[in-house]
Amino acid sequence: MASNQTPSMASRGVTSTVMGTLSAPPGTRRPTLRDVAARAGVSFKTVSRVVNGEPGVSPGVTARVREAADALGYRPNAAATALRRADGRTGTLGVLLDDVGNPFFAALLRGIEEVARSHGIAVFASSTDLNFGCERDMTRAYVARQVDALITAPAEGDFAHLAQAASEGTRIVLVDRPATRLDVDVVLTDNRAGSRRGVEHLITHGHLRIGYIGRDPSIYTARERFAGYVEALNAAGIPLDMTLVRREGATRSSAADHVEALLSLAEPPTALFTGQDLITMTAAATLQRKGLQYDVALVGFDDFELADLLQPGVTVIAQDPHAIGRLAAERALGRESTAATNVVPTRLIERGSGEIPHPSR
Amino acid sequence: MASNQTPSMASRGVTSTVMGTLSAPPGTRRPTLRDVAARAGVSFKTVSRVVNGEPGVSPGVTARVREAADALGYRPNAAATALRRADGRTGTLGVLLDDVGNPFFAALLRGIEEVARSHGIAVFASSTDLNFGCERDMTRAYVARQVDALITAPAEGDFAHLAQAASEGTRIVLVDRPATRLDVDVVLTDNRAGSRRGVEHLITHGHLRIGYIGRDPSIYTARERFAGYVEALNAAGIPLDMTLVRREGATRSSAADHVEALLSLAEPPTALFTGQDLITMTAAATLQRKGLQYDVALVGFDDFELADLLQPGVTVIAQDPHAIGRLAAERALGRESTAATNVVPTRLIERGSGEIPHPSR
DNA sequence: AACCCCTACGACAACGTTGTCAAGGTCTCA
DNA sequence: TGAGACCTTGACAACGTTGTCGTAGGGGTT
Repeated sequence: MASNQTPSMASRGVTSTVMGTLSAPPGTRRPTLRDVAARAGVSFKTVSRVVNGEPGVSPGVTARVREAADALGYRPNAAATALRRADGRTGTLGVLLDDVGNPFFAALLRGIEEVARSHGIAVFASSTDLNFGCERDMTRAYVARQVDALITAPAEGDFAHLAQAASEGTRIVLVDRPATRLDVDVVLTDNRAGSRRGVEHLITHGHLRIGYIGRDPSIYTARERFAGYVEALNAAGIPLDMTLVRREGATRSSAADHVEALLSLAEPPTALFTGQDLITMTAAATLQRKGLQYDVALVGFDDFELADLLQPGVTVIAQDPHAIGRLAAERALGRESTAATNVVPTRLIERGSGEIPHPSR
Repeated sequence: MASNQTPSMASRGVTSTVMGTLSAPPGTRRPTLRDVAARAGVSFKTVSRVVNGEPGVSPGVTARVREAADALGYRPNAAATALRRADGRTGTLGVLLDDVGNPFFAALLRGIEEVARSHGIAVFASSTDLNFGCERDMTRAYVARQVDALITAPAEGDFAHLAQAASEGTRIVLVDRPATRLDVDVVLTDNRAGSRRGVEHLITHGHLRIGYIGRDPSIYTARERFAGYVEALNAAGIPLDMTLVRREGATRSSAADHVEALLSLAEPPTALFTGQDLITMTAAATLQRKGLQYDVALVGFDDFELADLLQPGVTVIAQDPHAIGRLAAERALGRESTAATNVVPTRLIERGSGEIPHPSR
């Protein structure tokens, strides 16, 4: 695995001192087309042709140029290329997500990056922390860097900066949530259908009183997931009981409080549907602490590491952030001329907690 | 454990709804210095001065230029700037990690990105999947893009591409593991000390036979962590018993096998030290499955989400990837002229599994 | 009034590349 | 043998910016 490659570049001065000062550029200018041309004895334009694989260079000259370029370690200057290219493409992609450290967005970024890499595209990544000013500034920074496309999970409300970027020719793809009045590609999880499927799963196991704990309705995905909950109840003819619904907060402590409150009702729910991973984890832990983990059914939206190690395993509606990322990158780098909304399906993963039957059964 | 995966909407697949035509660039060239100059009635050089805050422009002209720039929505072209600048800085940073989707590296990237953002630096991120060819190609791609610095978790063995990049003036910072014969900044977790601390913690609770399950010694961090285990035993005068040591594989199944094998020994260990999060999770689950989670002590290297929700909670030696990222970015963007090795300490987090005493006590 | 200096601005080259066009050579075919 | 076509190569402009230098004009000092 560790390749035994002898660095044959000592002659070129690429040796590294073992300890001491940081290798400051010792006058080692990066070689340019002209340097290669001088060494090969041709004009720099001919080198350009060889490097870009343009036709019309004789085999002999091509070989000589190749050799010179290799010897000097020539790499084209991306800035100059981007500046001069007729189509203005830079071979870069900007990605702007809530938090690249969050598992969901990290997996999404990973998906984007895979596709980009296979296209030879470099990916700028940045987090917004849902701060609108930050989102706008980073969008502009990426536009200034002439990214070929921008993939972003937009904040609610103001999409003017995206509209402007789009009007200046930057291709835009939205992920995780849509934007109103913006005719661009969107890649979304099917939140509503997934949520509905999860609640139907609980109904199938006999539950009629199903508690809902989700995030604030100001969040798009939270609205969709709650809508799926309502749809499932309606379809089964179960009346919506708002005393079973909690839609605020997403911290661990608030979620735990919601679970406690629901279970303390005079007529408590026999099952819970939770609208986000953090809430699901907390709900599972709270049920365990109360010794009810085998009595109250639980299905959560979002899969999470270790969901299968808890006892019982936690049944979830899993999103596929990796697929969302791949799809978004394909749309961003593709040549389609019409904007589309791409919906990525969810997957129900049964692990035990969601298959606990209604107690009367 | 085997999750029952029911595709919830097999019939749906990925649906796309066409919405309309993509906003193609309607001849909207991005405005340049010249456009702003024409509108303000000055030379383009004067606009350049205003935009860059250079002195020597009268207040009246400055105001007129500012107005024109705002009206046109002028953004400087980053490629042209990078091309022309004397210092050759592009305001970009390349990051090359094993997998940006992995929680450890995602947090590390997040730390880098925070610091970079505060400096107005854009971050290229890419995964290598520990593929050397991929690492070398991406390094070259970033060098071609003239990144000001490159932060990377290098593969073992061949560092010629990094040496070359450094010699051409790209600042290099290594994270998570060092490189031999390369005089550059390094930011590392104190693997050895952390591991030693964890094993000492078990020894403090009376354990003498402590099993070790870690990754292959070809991996730097695995070697260091094992060295810490050995150090702790030596310091306590406990002889090293290689029958208690398993150092291969990192998949869930192989880790489970190792736990089973250790516990089946004639004289089984009373405690386990695991050298990686995946192994720790699997060990915890395996102990639970055997009903031994309250009998065999467990300390793992690497914290993981939900370690506190298992019963008992899993005691870990936590790394701080976020801090590693921040420190690496500070070194990469800083002005220090001498290379240094920066060690980030670990933290012991007691949650229960590591505080199970030796049975005879 | 002659001198100088300072301020505010502009003209122009240069960065490293790609696009355009023309020059010179070879080949084909009449 | 000449004309035309093609192939190979080079000269040069241009991309949008920053760095260098020049210059016009105002104000101060002798």
